[in-house]
Amino acid sequence: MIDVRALKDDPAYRAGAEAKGVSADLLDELLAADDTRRGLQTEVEEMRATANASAKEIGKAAPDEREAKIAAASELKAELGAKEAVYSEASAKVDELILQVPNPAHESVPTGDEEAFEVVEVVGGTPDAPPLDHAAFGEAMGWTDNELGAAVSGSRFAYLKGAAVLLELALVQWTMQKLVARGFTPVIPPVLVREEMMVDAGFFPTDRNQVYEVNEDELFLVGTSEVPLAGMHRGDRLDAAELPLRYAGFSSCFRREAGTYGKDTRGIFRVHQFDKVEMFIWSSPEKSWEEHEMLRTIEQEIINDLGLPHRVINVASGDLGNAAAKKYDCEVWLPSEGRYRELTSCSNYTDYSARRLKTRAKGDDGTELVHTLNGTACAVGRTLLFLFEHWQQPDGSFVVPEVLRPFCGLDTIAPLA
RNA sequence: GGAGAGGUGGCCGAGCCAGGUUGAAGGCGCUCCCCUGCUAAGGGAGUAAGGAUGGAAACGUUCUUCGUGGGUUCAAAUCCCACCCUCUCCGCCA
Repeated sequence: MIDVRALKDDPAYRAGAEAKGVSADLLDELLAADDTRRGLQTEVEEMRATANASAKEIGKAAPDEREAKIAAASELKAELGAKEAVYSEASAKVDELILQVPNPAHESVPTGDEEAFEVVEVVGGTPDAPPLDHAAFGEAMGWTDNELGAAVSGSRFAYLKGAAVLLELALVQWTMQKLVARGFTPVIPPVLVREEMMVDAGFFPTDRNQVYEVNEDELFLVGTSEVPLAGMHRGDRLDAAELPLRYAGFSSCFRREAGTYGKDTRGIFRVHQFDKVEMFIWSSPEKSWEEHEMLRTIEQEIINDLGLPHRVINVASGDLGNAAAKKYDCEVWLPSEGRYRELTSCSNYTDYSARRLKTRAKGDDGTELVHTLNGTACAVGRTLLFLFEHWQQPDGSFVVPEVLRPFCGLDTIAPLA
């Protein structure tokens, strides 16, 4: 949820919203609606003050005066009820409009649509495709089985088998240890959450069609542990001195991938279920941009340690999504496709999400909303697939990246006979 | 799944059955002041959050909030309904 006051008073804030493609008309309409609402609020509150006062008087009044006073108060109440109806209508209007306004883009974000991104850094080259692409290699090694997945659960489900499972778990354990060393608290959160949590985390109503629902219990499978991590301090008033709070969540993630028919159908690039280590930070407003850079640094370090050539882009305003004020995508070179594909990303939501979550921090300068940030430490399945292409050898064997060896007890894996 | 108890301010805890001077007794904690050679003990004062509004500010006015959302009433922590959560016992279970 945006800050209407800032929208009114801060031209830069408003410009950031417009950079995201919000029409000036919508913003003006919102400001007007908010004005109307506040005016009505004052009126309603004045009437309530009168009503409250007369109710108190009745309590103190002599028995013979009561009848008359109650009658008068009754009349007041009817008037108040009518005014309240008008007010709540005006309120609903504001709510409806405010939800349509995304978090304004930060000034350092390039303005424009998807293509307008800015390349921040390029690391490593753009090697040629190996003999087998990631999907074929996974199958050839007996590591992935999409056919079996489809038979048991449907398309976009896969089995992961053999050494790939050890690699998967090694990736998880390795990233977790790295994050713990950086002050993150490891968390395995619930993956089924209530509707209200989805709403507060900002995924509903916009992304509702991407989410699996367990009807019987009115629970929803999370598409990312960002959701339950955001729930950890919902409604809390934190101590500003203990910020930033950094959490590293590990969970399976579930996505319906509605509307992606025919896209990325090979292998495990885009599947309904995958594991992910996610970073989530509650930061003071003053430090959030530093934290954002730190998230990017960690993501690049992980990618570099795995020997993956990549680039980082500063995502353009029109492609940011609702909540992010700024987002970096780390895109790894996928040789078989001859292009960079997204592996991880990190966003600063500033106070957009915290406003709905009602997470504030109390410090010497009073209480203020915190900033929330999130980033992918390791999207495990997708990471594996990049490794399949980059660490596949001409003889069909697979070399395990150095950093993972202590975690899986493997170094070179021979092809199946 | 069955039976019962309960959710009140930073924390503990009264109030609820008999609705009104209770935004909430009392205690703990915290802040400031006094006393004290230091510490301990003691005395005094203060101490919920969020919103709107006035003010440069200090601060003032007002609304909302006693798990959440509705309802009854001139008036709800207190009565009614629904939901959420916690605890105890029984059953079941990785």
